[in-house]
Amino acid sequence: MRPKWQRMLKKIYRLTKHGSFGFVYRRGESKATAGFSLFYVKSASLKIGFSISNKLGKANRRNKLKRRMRAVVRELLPLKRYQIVIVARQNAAAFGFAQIKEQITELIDKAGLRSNEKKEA
RNA sequence: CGAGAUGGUCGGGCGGUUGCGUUUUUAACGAGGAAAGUCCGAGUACCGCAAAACAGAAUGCCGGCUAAUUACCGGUGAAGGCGACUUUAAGGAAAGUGCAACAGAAAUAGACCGCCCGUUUUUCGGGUAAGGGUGGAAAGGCGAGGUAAGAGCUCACCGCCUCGGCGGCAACGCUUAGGGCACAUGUAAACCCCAUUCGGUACAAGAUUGUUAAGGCAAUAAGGGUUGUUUUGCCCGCCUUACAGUAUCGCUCGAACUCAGCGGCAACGCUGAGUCAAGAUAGAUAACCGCCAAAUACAGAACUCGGCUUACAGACCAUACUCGGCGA
RNA sequence: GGCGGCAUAGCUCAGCUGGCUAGAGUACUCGGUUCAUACCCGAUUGGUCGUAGGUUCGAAUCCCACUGCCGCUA
Repeated sequence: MRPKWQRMLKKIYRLTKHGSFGFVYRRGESKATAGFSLFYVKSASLKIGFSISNKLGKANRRNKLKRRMRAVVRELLPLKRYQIVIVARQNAAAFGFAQIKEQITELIDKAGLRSNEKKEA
């Protein structure tokens, strides 16, 4: 039996509503690297959203980037209970998986979002 | 052997670890040939598609095919290529209007040079489109006769037009005879004419909860609607807010797909058997490894189909196909 | 998802009822003016008219297909 937090990227753990994105942008704190920006605000439960602009490429390329970002975040679990939005910046389109992993890991650490709790509280 | 022509296929596979979506949850299934562009045509849903006229838009050789089309398939003509073959918005310029710069004498109507005749010494008047020059286009072409010089003025051949015959469902082709060229050049992707077609809005349509509740305005004639305009006719109280949300349904079994047989040159149709194969909603296919000798282009479903257009690494197949070279 | 518009000199725009040399302002460069700079005056340079086909004798202009940018709608 896997612990619950490992299945975290199911639908319920995603940030869905458009308004929520706006809320995080307005109220949250932010950190950034060359490829990504991270917005986060404290919340009752953990929700993660990804944002990739039209300017980064066609649908195919954006989708791939999003999948890779999601894969990276999954490996970094568990995280603290925040609403988090990760935005891909323009030069992120050229990154390989290794670079994405490196930068997002750096961001999460910078913001101090890592959680030590191994079980859902 | 080289260079082509046409038609078609594939668009990585297998295994492993972790992970996501849907459902019938120890399991099964899970992006494309273009899913793209949104250029056409439908299904489907809603709006009272009420009638007529006008406007507007689209299409434009013939036949077939289809749920439907302007698409598609086959043919005819035209253009291009040595050829296999390819391309083709291809009705009407004898209904009318417009435009045709520059050049040229003249652009749809006449005489610059030239030629001929007369007059006469300086040229002027007349005839003439055979020759020169200009132009994209110059009064059917070319040869002979003819003539003062010329001219379809006459004749042969070619072209054009008319009538007839034969073949073809037809577009059209072949051809006898006649007309002698009149309409007199080009442009309709200029206006236009003729023929045919077209109600509007697009699944963010719309339905359900819902013949809901509250408030405001108006009170029998003003106004509004009938989705380009007008006329006639017809209909109607109107507006805001709340439940309400990103809810649920629409949402995937459909003009479906696969295989086989038959009909057809083909598009396509008919019959039989089999299959159910994404349905998300900030939006599911990823990360990594191994093997296949090496390597993966263009690219991600958003209501669904039929076509078109555009992008595309690499690999492969077919043909009584074409041209050239060499050898027997 | 649906619908519309624009693309012309380095920059901002005309020209788009097909034809004359694609033009104006500005910028750049040069010359003049001034003791010198600016203003001002004069001249020069700079365009495959977004790309690629078609119609036409002839296309920036008409038609068609792409590319990029901008806007509207829900």
